[in-house]
Amino acid sequence: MDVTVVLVGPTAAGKSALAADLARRYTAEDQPAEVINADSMLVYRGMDIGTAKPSKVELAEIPHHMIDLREVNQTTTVAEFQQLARAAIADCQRRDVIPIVVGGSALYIRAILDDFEFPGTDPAVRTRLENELARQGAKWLYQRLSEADPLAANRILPGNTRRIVRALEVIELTGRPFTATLPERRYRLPDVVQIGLTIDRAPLDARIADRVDAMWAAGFVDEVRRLATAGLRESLTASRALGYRQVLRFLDGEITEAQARELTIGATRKFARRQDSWFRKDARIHWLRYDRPDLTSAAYALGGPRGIGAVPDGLAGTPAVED
RNA sequence: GGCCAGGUAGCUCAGUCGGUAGUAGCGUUCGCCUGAAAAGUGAAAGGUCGCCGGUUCGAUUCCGGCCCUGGCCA
Repeated sequence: MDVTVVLVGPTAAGKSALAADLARRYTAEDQPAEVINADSMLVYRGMDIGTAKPSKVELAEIPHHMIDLREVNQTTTVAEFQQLARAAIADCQRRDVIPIVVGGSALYIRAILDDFEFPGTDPAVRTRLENELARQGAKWLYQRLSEADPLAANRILPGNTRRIVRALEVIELTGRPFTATLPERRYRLPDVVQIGLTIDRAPLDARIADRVDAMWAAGFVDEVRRLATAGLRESLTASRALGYRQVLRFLDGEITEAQARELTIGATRKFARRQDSWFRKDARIHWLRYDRPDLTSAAYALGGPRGIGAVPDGLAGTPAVED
């Protein structure tokens, strides 16, 4: 059996807990399963409290992949992640283990599941473009993109410097236009079942606030302080993680600790809305309410032996669209 | 009780020398997204301008009274 189960949904909806329960359920049915993390920040060692990383106990009980692979001062990219995660899935399947992919970033999920190809990158080119951006300004760089690839320029807004730089980089490296078009939503593997958790805004916001409070109580600030000495501040990726960025600002004396906590809650809520709006578009996802009592069974029924992707009677949820 | 400063968007505030107000920040809602994605970005909605009267063609703006908030003095 080589089904790939994928759990998606906004942060704090309970994906990790469901993944663990599901893995236990499979194991109980004599079908080993392992969890493959698809969250960008869980790959960094030491980022535990702020990322709500599964506990040591849980990691010992259920094998997890794609966790604690890098130091915080290293930069990991989607492309690398894609490669490693796909390898992990293949490895599971070779061993007749069901991979349960869990993640909150739709780009990462799609990069793993769909025919997503990243055209490559070159630090030297990137640096040069960024210098040009700094020297000549966004308008100038956007003008260059308009000339090199009008179609891409049309789809990228003049103020979105990050994407302008990337587009020019791709054009320069490949010699072809940067078609800012995402590939179709088509799985590259057979038997993929995507399950999404739906949760209304009000309870989600409450859960986020509770989680952030719990993080603080668990010593989050100390964790960030520790990581700061390991180069967190200088990292391009890890330093931007929700909560970490805000606590760094507190440690730098820019804001108070209370403000850092409030800003973390706000940024996390905003992130959850972004996650929603992306996942919502994917018609392949089977939605389940986060709080249904038979959540694990429902998920198991979707991905289990009864039939790949078969929606159990009366178990279907509704997409994450309110009102 | 007296004096002073305020009451304008869900919150914090601008502004209107009288012509039904702001590209405001935050929040909300809805979008976009190809090697930083827990990142980066766009747009929209939203106000009987504290209440009641007066002056005026016309009041959120001027005048009077009242209510509320904060501060100072008794």
